[in-house]
Amino acid sequence: MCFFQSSIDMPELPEVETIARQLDERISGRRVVDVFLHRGDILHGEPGPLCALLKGRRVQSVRRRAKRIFLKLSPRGSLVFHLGMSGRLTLVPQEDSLEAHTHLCLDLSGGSEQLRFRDPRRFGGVWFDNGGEVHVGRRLGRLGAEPLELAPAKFRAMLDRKRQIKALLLDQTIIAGLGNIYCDESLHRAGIHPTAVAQALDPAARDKLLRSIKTILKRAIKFNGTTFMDYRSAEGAPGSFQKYHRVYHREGQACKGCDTMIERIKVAGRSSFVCPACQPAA
DNA sequence: CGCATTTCCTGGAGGC
DNA sequence: TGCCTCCAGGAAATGC
Repeated sequence: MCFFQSSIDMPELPEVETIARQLDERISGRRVVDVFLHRGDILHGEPGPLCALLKGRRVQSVRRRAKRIFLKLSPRGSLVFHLGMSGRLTLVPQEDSLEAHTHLCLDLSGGSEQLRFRDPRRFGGVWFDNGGEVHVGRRLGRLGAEPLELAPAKFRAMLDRKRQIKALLLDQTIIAGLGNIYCDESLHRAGIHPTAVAQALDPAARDKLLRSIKTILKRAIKFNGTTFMDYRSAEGAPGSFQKYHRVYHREGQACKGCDTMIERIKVAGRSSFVCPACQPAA
């Protein structure tokens, strides 16, 4: 059993929700006092001198949509963060030493704290929308439905496609927010094999899958997400949902439901963890 | 258009 | 110890 231990806990919906809630609590109402962009190419969208544009604006609220974090600014505009695989968005004392690959820092009023965006692998990024015409920019495309707000009938209709169910659940233009971890956990809970063809699932199986997705996501949010290695909340703390994983990263271990050994297979180009008994292949 | 595959990037881990 | 290679993954880009 040999695992590569790096980057197996990339931020998905529950992790991003945890960060957004903490930041909303802690920085809403505070003003951007200073801006330090250490690496320009992580910034997309509206061009121009970010520092001058951001300084003096107030953070109105912090919200999550899909895996993105939106700092809604006042009087207008938003700063949008995507954490990719290795990204972190943390609020730290200004005097804390700067970690490598920290690309953007915002000094905030009302205390000597700094909001820092760090992303070693740079699969994430930052977008600035100055509040004019909506500027989507590179790598900030159309988003699918929010899984926690999704109605069963709409979800059933979404599955009328020939793709493997896991590939479909990972497609952010269809359903936005799930990544590798919560896909595998949801499919296991629903008793569906990741290679099952979506349109071959009957209505009852589709409904069960949506219920499983919602249950898993809500529970993961409650435990502040999953941390094996990299993920940290805005306060720098790890999540604890990994304790409740039933398949993810448990290759060779016994299924908690039936004692069968969990397998690791490749689906849609991703490592996938499956109980062959609970999730029979089609 | 739909779907599958490739590509980007870095650090950690294993081999020697 | 240290160099070398491989592998992880979100989602855009490319291919069929």
